[in-house]
Amino acid sequence: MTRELKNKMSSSAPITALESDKRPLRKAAQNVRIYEEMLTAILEQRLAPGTKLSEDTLGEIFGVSRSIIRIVLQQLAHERIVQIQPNRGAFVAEPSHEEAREVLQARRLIEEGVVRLAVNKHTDTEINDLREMVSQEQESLDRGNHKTWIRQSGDFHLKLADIAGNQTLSAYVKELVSRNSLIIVQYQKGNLSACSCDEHSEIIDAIDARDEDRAAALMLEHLQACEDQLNLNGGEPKSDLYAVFSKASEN
Amino acid sequence: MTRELKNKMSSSAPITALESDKRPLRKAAQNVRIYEEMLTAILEQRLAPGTKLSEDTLGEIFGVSRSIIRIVLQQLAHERIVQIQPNRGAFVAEPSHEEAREVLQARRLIEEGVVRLAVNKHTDTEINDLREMVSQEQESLDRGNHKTWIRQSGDFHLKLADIAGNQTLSAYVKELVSRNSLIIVQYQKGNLSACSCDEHSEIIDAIDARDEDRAAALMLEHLQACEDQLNLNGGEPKSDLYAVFSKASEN
DNA sequence: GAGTAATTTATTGTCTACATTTTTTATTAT
DNA sequence: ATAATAAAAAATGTAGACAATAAATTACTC
Repeated sequence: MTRELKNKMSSSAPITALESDKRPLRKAAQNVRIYEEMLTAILEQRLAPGTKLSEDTLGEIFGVSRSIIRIVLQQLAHERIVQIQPNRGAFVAEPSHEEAREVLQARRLIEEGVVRLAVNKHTDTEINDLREMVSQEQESLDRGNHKTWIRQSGDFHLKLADIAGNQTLSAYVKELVSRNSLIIVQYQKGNLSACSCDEHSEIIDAIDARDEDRAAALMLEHLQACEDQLNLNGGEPKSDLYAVFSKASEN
Repeated sequence: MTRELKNKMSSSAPITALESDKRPLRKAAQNVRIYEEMLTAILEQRLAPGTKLSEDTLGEIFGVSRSIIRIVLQQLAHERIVQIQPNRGAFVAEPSHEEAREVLQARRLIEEGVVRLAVNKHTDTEINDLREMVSQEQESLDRGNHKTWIRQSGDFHLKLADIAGNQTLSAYVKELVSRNSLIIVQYQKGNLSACSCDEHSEIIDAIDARDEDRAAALMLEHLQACEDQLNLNGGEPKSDLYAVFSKASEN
């Protein structure tokens, strides 16, 4: 188990970065570095929902004591990426159906507002940034680099929130997008067919044309399409054995 | 300083509650108890913005070690009620103008959505609860119990989010309402004249009548009125001495 | 006496040790 | 052999100790 976690955490970002840095790397940055590595690992699905996040193991991996790990886990827990069960430990969150619907509902509400703000505040540079991001999305998709694409797809929405210029709303969008990634892992049905790069492009066009209502409508449509690609009707994704077997006996 | 903090923390909720409980009060609950006491103390303005929150002192007050206090401060920091300055400690947050405007903007966006959801989901019982809350608000106001009223006024909005039935949005509203309290302390201009109990009542009426658009409009109006009662134009509330004196020389 | 440098004091950041709880393993009885 | 119980192991929760940093005080120079 210990070794397994190690592999998953270090697969893309080598932990040796700690020693390789010349400067002692002021301690304050330790927390955020570990936070970001763990978040990335979860969002890129190297750590699946339900995975136990042992404090000792993580401390060993990152070369720090449990105190530090504890703070990071607490942070992730506040963003609902990690669930802490008292006296039992931290686990990668496994959002329920209700939670999934909540997150999508919240996204529609908040991101419609965000896109409206973005329409009225954006600069030409930012439009270019957005287009660049979408083309990179497309690239990942063409290469079949699915996990990278999920992260990039989220980054698009974060950038939009950034353009809107409200840091409070940005923080909420960031949290919701992260949680949405976990939801996709658990509830995505089939292989995502027609993916949403085109939808992102259309949204950019509407923003560029300063057509607020159209941009808002496209965003709602886009998020609805995301929800429609999920299977939020059946029983729990796993572990709800009662539901699984009661269903079997109904046939 | 130590003694001062002690008085402010214990003025309304005696800390002796710890010993008076029969059962050992399972440890897990410690965190949340301390969290709630501190949050209440801040929201009721017994702890003013900018107040230093010393870990040692708080640990002494609540009879726990710094580890526990640290977790609670971390939690409050994540909700932007407390600001942690690395190597300097935790302070009750002092929202800037921009932050204040952000919070109000976010509230308008989110709470408009929340009230629309509430219109479509509410039960008769919940309407009664809301009316009861408003009458208690009025009572506090008549008695000149200003600090209690601020908290109750926030509770009204929390209840609304509760009715809307989306826990994610509820959490955001809770955070925003808390931050708004800090903003009021810092930026309220003059004594609040015609207060918003009536506005709350009107919103309830619209919800009860299931008039979604009217409820939404009233909510926006209400929040705009809140913002209009603030002074968000001048320099920083304090500590921005440059702004203060450059202004003086302009006259 | 005012301003600066050095020293002391206080506070936060991190680690380690111990207590408590949970989980696993071993034992026993049915 | 299976289930229940008891013992052992492992993990989390909390406290306390030490290190690193910031604040305050004192000493010193001009």
